[in-house]
Amino acid sequence: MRPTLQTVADAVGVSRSTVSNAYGRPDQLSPELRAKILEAARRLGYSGPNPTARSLRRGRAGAIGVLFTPTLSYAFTDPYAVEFLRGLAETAENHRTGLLLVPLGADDEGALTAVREASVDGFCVYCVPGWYRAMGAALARGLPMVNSEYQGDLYVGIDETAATRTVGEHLTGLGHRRFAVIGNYLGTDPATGPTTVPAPEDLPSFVSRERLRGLRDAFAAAGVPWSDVVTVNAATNTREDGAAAAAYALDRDPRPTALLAITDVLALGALAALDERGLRAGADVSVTGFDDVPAAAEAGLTTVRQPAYERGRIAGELLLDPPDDPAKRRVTLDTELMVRASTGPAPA
Amino acid sequence: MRPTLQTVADAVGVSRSTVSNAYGRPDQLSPELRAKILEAARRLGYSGPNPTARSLRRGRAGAIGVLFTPTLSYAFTDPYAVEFLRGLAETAENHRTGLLLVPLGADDEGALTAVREASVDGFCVYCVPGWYRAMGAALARGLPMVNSEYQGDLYVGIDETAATRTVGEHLTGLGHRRFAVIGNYLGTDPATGPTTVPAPEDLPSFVSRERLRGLRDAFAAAGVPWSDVVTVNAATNTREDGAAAAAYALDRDPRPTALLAITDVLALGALAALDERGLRAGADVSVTGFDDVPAAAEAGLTTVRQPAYERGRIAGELLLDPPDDPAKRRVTLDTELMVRASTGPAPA
DNA sequence: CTGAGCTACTGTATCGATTAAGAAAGGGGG
DNA sequence: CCCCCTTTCTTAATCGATACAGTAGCTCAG
Repeated sequence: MRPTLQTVADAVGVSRSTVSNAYGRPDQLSPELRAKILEAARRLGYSGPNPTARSLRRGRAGAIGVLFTPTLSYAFTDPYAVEFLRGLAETAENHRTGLLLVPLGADDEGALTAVREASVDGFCVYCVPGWYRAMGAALARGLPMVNSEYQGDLYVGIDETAATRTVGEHLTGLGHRRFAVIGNYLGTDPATGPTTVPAPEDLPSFVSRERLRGLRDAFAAAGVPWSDVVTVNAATNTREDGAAAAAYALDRDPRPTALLAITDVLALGALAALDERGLRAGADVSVTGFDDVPAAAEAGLTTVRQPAYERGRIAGELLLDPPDDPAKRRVTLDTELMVRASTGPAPA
Repeated sequence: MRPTLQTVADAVGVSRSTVSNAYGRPDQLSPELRAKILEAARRLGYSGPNPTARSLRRGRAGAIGVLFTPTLSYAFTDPYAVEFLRGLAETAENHRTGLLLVPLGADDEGALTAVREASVDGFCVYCVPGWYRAMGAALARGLPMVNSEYQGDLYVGIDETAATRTVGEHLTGLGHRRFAVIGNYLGTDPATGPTTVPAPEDLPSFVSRERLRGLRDAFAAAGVPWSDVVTVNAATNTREDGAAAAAYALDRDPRPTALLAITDVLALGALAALDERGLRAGADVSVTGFDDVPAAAEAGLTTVRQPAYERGRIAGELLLDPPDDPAKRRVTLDTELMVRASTGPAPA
């Protein structure tokens, strides 16, 4: 049997509490006794108080839970997510707090129990669609929770609509009028292909909804009705699906003069699709993304920069050291339109 | 006060055990009573059994601890580490197990307590120097542990020495005789700059030791004694320090004809340093890396491919579902020399 | 009519610690 | 010489659940 506090206490001939104090409150006992206890502990192979028992008694887990969909491993394929995690990890580390990556898995049911079984002091939700039942379960835990979408007490995010509006205005300003939008979580069909989005407001995904609203507003201001805009869904946020979605748009007649992707990863796929057809980005067809991941700059992609690292860092700060002032518990970060070579005047 | 099992039990008028069973063993009570209990729970705002208490009683934490140095956030800047994590996360998720990123922090003392306080069922150690006292603490916990360096019961790694030997042989085969090695954790001084490594065997860092041994062997086979090889330390595994370290080597007279970096990230920095000096990689100076991160292929860097994702995946498998056969608990993965444009014949 | 076997619960010990309150011993001031 | 305070350790309650050994009531074979 593994040794416990009691084992050590018996060996030394003191009470359990004294051994506990030897670890947690060195000032509560004489240095000699403490040394004796630690020595006995080592001899017995006791490696310190059981963390779980300590957590239970103390009422804090010492970790915050990170919620990602669709799968945990996906998080590591998305460069934006990785930057976010880096910021979060930095804050957590400064507060000597762990980060528990919660295994939501692909199915909603499993996610539900995963959220309920997570030993954490708070949740940081990243890109989990609001309709997941797991979100309700997380909320029900009654723990502090930062979500960039659901606007709870703690919040850090950007003005998604305003950000994409600048993208739309940039393109209408360049004379573009025939648009295709490549998105994610559009419609109910999770496949890659053309879909119909009657109105952005109806979309269940927060990010898609807000970003498409910005585009629609910009298009409308230039006299382009939303019904003229081609919308294509990408099943997953990968270059492959981005390329496939772009292909649908590019093969239409008349061909759109601008492809607006909802993320950089999709946009990079769109650039590949252009390449494949011998089309020049920024000349024949303009392409835009969102996020400004490192690869975007290299590819000369026009996109919206949002501060991923900063966002993660602040999310952590809000969870671990929330400001007293309620107003300061809701942070909106600035975004910036990065104009690069992938956009240019609409071809005549 | 937050509701507990007892709260719900009292409200419904049943025993605590029955409420517990309603959650954990639905077959132990009638569906009607179960429904009544769950209903009462919802009414009272009880969100299910406390995960920490459950962990304590059950004796398992439902998470594996991930140990990274120097800091947790660093892990997210290293593309190789991210791929490793992706593999690990995938396995963990399949086993419905969480991943606890342990906040080791920069100082050894803090790392020690972080390791002791982690509520986990096992450890996966990635790139933590063996001399860290935290490693001893992790070992002392007596939990399953996968480490690519310390060769314990569970192990997944590569033959580091053989891998770098192929790099060395590749370069000697191209006629190179003047080498500079850019490494990490060489010598005791953590600064970027030239160091002396009398013999690779003396290095405390496992990876550095093994990789340098391979190089030395290859050089020796071509008649180049280790003492003729320039070694430069990079303080951190970043492009910046890689470039700085390369600068020291390139400014020597006679200039080395080949720069061998111990990681791709350092090698990419070295390429930048070449660029800055108007030197052509593969013509004026050959450069090699290690890992084969995505950026290496783009940069045309000759390097050793090691399967990062696979390594993470297997590490998880070993922890969560260890094979009965002890021989199968030690996995050595294959590596492959990827020859690209950054290496070429030694200039005359 | 008895008792074996089943279902549906209850009672109690236990997981491994922390912590507040209490007690014994020693020291110093009045 | 007595009382109070400090230091050092102990006692006992508690954190929130799970698991196993009952037990009551019911059905049904012999």
